[in-house]
Amino acid sequence: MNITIDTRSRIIAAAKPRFHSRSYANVGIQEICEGAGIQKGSFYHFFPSKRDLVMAVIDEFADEWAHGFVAEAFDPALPPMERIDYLIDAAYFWQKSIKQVHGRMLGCIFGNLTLEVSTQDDILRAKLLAIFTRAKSRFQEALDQAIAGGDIPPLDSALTAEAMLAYLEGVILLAKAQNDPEVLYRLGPAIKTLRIELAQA
Amino acid sequence: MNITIDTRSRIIAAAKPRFHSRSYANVGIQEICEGAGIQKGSFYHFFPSKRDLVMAVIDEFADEWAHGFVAEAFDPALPPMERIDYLIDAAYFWQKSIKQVHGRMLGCIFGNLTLEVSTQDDILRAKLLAIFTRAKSRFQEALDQAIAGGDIPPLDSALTAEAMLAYLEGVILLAKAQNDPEVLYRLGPAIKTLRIELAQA
DNA sequence: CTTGCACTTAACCGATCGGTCAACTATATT
DNA sequence: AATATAGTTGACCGATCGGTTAAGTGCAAG
Repeated sequence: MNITIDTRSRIIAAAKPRFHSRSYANVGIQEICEGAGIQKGSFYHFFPSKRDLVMAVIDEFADEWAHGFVAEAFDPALPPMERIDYLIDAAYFWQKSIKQVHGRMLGCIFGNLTLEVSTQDDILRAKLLAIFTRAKSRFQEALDQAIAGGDIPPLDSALTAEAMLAYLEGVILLAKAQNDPEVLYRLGPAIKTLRIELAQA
Repeated sequence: MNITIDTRSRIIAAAKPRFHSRSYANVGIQEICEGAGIQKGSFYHFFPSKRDLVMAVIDEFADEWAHGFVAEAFDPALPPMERIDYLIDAAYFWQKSIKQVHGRMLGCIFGNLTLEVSTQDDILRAKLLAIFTRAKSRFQEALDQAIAGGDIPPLDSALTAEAMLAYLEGVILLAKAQNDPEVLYRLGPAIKTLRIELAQA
């Protein structure tokens, strides 16, 4: 059973850093196959198309985040607003370590792919949107608990959570434009100043 | 003199909507030549490379913005903080009208290109960064004047301006992920809640 | 009337694109 | 031992990629 799984995961492992550091269109199947040490026919045994591969890559990144930084940051044991600080910190250190190794700020693969493909492929767009929707829920939970605990004044947690997610993506975008993770360090903490009030009844 | 200029600007005119609505890698020279009704050799008479074309396209978009919405929004006659409202409004209506015509939220071409190419081409990255830097200055001027006029409490106008720009780009990204300009309408106004305090002396 | 230059045409370059295919190997089942 | 099936190989597909080139065309200056 393991050979099969191994090949498939080697394909994904070869694809992940390439899609992250370049772009969807700029990475070819052939290069991925070379990276994985397999032949093209073998690739298409496991993935019906390039799009299916990138979907699997998206899932892998999402799992990696969900079980790594995000799980740590949104730890229920932490005070709610500190979770948001933690997430910003984690994003900063992650991007910084990538730059140290790779020499480049690679940014957020979900944001990267969203801007590249979402006008051309609604299935990919839906997949990426689902990732963002889940991320937003994490912010919203933290905000709701912060409000319930009296840590912050009441606000529209759904919209504010979405605004915070947008801000995070935007900060990563600007950091990538400057190839400098320190942008995240300077701008990130201001995420907690974002507020969208509850609409009047 | 006009034939030459006409051909060059027809190339740019054919390229602009294509780069905006798809991506840099996904639009080929051949397609642009067909769109402009010329031959490939003619293209390379005016542009040494595809990259030079996209630089010209970036300039065109930048000029269009600078002399259009941005000039209106950052009108010195407007109260400083209202300029920011105006810009958000303008971005919203622009994206909305694009979607009505094109059926898609295309987002910000500067953001799109930044995430696609900035790890692969430092010259393009520098060009895009210069656009962002100019945009940040507009925000900062408005903030400085708002502070001077007592409209808002003092803050770090350089960092807050950058944060606002990041937020705008992030909101457009999320709107594109949802293919829905209304996201801009809902989240946009919260840009004014962003604050980064002055560092202690 | 000629020379020169800006511009255009259309064929062409090697490389790569995403994807297919038939033949082959290895393993597990009967 | 025979069969079925999962996985693999490597050649191949037509299309397109960014870019080049040689041969023209048309106009303007001398």
